[in-house]
This record gives sequence, C-alpha cells and structure tokens, in this order.
Amino acid sequence: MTSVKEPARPNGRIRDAARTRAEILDVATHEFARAGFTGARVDEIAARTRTTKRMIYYYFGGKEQLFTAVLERAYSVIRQAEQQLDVEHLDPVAAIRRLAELTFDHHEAHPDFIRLVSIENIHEAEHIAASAELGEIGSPALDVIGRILAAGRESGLFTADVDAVDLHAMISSFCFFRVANRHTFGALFGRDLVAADQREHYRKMLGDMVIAYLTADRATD
Amino acid sequence: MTSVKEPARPNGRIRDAARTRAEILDVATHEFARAGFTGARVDEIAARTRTTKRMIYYYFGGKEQLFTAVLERAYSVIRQAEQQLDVEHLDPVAAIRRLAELTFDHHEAHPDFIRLVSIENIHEAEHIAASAELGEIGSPALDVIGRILAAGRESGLFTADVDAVDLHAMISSFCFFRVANRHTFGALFGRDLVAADQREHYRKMLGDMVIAYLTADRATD
DNA sequence: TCACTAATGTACGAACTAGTACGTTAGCTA
DNA sequence: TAGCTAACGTACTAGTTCGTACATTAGTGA
Repeated sequence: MTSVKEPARPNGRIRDAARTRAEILDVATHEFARAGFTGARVDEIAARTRTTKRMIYYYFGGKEQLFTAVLERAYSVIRQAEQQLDVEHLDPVAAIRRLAELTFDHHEAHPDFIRLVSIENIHEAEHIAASAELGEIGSPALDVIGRILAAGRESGLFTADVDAVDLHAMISSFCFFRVANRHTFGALFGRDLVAADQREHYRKMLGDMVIAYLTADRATD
Repeated sequence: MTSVKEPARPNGRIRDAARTRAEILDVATHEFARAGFTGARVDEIAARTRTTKRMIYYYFGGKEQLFTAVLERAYSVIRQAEQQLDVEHLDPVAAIRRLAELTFDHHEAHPDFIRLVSIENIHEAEHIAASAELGEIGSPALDVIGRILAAGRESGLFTADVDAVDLHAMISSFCFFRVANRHTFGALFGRDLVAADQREHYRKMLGDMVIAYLTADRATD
C-alpha cells in the first residue's frame, strides 16, 4: 500500500540556500512595504514563503536585520538603474530633462521602494545607519548630474546656484511626493496624482520646472 | 494620625473632560508621530498622560479612532494657519514667493505633522477616508493660489499651464521631502537638508524654482 | 559509502498588547 | 441635600508576536 521507493522528499523540499534567501527577501520586501516595519509580521512573511520562520532567523538573524537586507537590495536596484543612465551625449538642457523623466519613471515603476523609504524615514534611517553596505555611498546619478551641470554652466545656459545634490533633491521631491503622498493628497484634494491620463502632464511639469529653474534669467533677482 | 478633613482627592484628581481629551490627543500625536500607527502603543500613550488607558477608549473608542482624531486636529491646525494667509495685496510674483516661503516655514515648524502624513499614506489614507471631518474639504490656501494664479496670467506674467492644485503639489513636494526624507537623504548623500545654515539657501531655491516655472518664456518650447 | 555540516522543520514559550468587565466618585441639578 | 450621571480607575484576559530549543535531513567531500 504505502509507496516504497519514493525519494523521501515531502513538500518537494530541495535545498537551495540562495533561492530560499531570495524568496524570503522578495516576500519581506512586499510585506514591509505593505504594513511598515512594526506592522509587518515575521510569521506572515514566513507563511508566504515556501520555507519557515526558522529560516528567516537562520539567514538574517532577526526582523531588524531582515528589514536592513530588504533596504540594501532595494537600493541596489535603483543604483543599477542609475548606472545605465545614458544622457551625457545630449545637450545639457535635454540631458537634465531626460534625467528628470527617467527619475519620474523609476519612482512610478517602484512604489514599493518609495514606501520602504518612507518607512525608513519614520525610523530615522536607523537601518541604513546599521548597514555597512548602505553607508553614504552616494549614487551614480549624482556624478552624471554634476557633469551635466558643469557643462551647462560653462556654456552659459545654466544660471542657477545649485550643486548636483540639491538638484537631485529637487527632482526627487516631486517624483517622491507624487507617489508617496498620493493617498492623502487624493483624499483631501480629490486629485489622483498618479492617474494614468495625467502622467504626461506631470512628467512635463517636472521637466519644465527643473529647466526653468536652471535657465532662468536672474538679472532681475 | 490620619488626616481628617482632606478633600478626599487622591492624585489631585479633578474632573475636566476637555482637558483630559486634549491631553490624550497631545500625547497620542507625539507618540503616533514617533512610532507610526502600528508602532505606537496604547498603553504607552496612556502612561504618558495623567489619566488611564480606560479614558482613551472612553473618549475615542479605540486606537484607530484615536489616530483619526489626531489627524483631524493636525489638519485643523494647518488649515487655521492657511486662513491667516495675507499675500493677495502683493503682486503675483511676490505673492507666490511669499506663499511658498510660508509653506516652507510651516513644514519646518511642524515635523510631527509631516510624519503623521507619511504614516497615514503608508496606511493609504484609510483614516482620512473614515473621517467625516476630513473628507475632501480642500484647503484655504488653494483658493488663494487660484486667485493669484489668475491675476498672474491676466497680467501676462505667468505662462505655465497649471492650476492651483498642481502648484500646491509642486510647492508641497519640495517642503515635504526636505523634512520627511531628511534621514535617508542625509545617511545616503551626507547632506542635512534641514541644517540651520542651509535654511535660507533652500528657502530661496524653492521660491526661485516656482517663480521660474511660472514665468518661464515658453516661446521656444 | 560514510561522516559531517549546511540547511531545514516542529513545537513551544515569554512578553507584549488591544480591549473590556466591573467598580468608584466628583460635581451638578432638582 | 439627595440622587444621578459623566468621568474616572483597577484588574484582568484573550490573542498575538518575536524569538528559540531541539530534532531532522540533504548533499558534499574524504
């Protein structure tokens, strides 16, 4: 009656450390983004993987370290995207506009990342501080912005007194706010900032804003 | 030995519904802003008041409703501030700049409010949705912006294709990001967006940006 | 093929946490 | 001043939640 020569593998359990680790990270990313650090449940994360809670502690050590690992991977994704940036062949104005648009697109495409950043700020960036990997490495985009800015100033096109970090903050502000605060903004003002049919409007608005700022005639200031 | 005619008032307990309610709200505001909705503890909030947890349930019903009440009061503060706005006697450019600066100042002065908004967005504005008081009432600032925008367009100064809500989003983005994301931004890029000695720089940057956007020469677009 | 270790699973517990049942009293009003 | 009710306090519970002790096995290298 009972099977005799089955490969004694209940649940199809195959050992694969990398896969298990990655699966935990996937699920944890989604769960932390959904519910926040405190709101996320270790048991819930475990239940949504093909492994058990024991493995979370085995691979990551605890809830805090798991969240740190989630952040590390999330930031590595954006950094990789920034390394693909290819705008320096354009003239400064077009290059900045393109960069702003890519930032806009990236924020829109990764709402979970935006939520993780919001959550990490509620916790005053303590997990980033605890991460060896994430400590102040800057970003590839910053170098690109710096070079475009220099070229634009040299040619006399750009008049604004900003450096790359400030401009990055300006561009990110708009992109971040639009995604992160869409719920309260929508509830209070009745406008969905992420509505599909408004996408081009806001994308252009961002580019116009940044270019206008950089190229404004400041003679009368 | 024992006191005879003391006013039988252990702990100086005086009944004052309004004061008790307000004290709970004060403490809860701070505690929710500090730890998030899930992270905040009802017991902890109660411990920091002069009353007991029982009173939280007596006055507010539960943790969710308490958070909603906290949001209602926080938004009423900003609305009151907006009602004091007095910029329409200025020319459109000066008026918008002044408005941006006041928004900037208000964000800087109320970091707890910013955190509450972040938290409420993590929860997809469900408490605002549950509040009769907070449902899509707009904001006094929106009317002001609308009138300034109309005046600016009429005089030919403003060329941008935005309405009051969009402009409000643009201004808020920068102010919000600077305060809300200062921790991750500082940790990653080594720049404190809220440093006192950079305050004027960012305040001017915001005004310059908004004015440049509104008044840009769009003939070449 | 044997032994060893990395990888995995089960079961449990201690501490916490939102919420409540029940009892008390200050202060107002008739 | 008697009585009533809004305001308040104490003590408890049911359910949750992070973390771990202990047992097991797949797969690899000697």
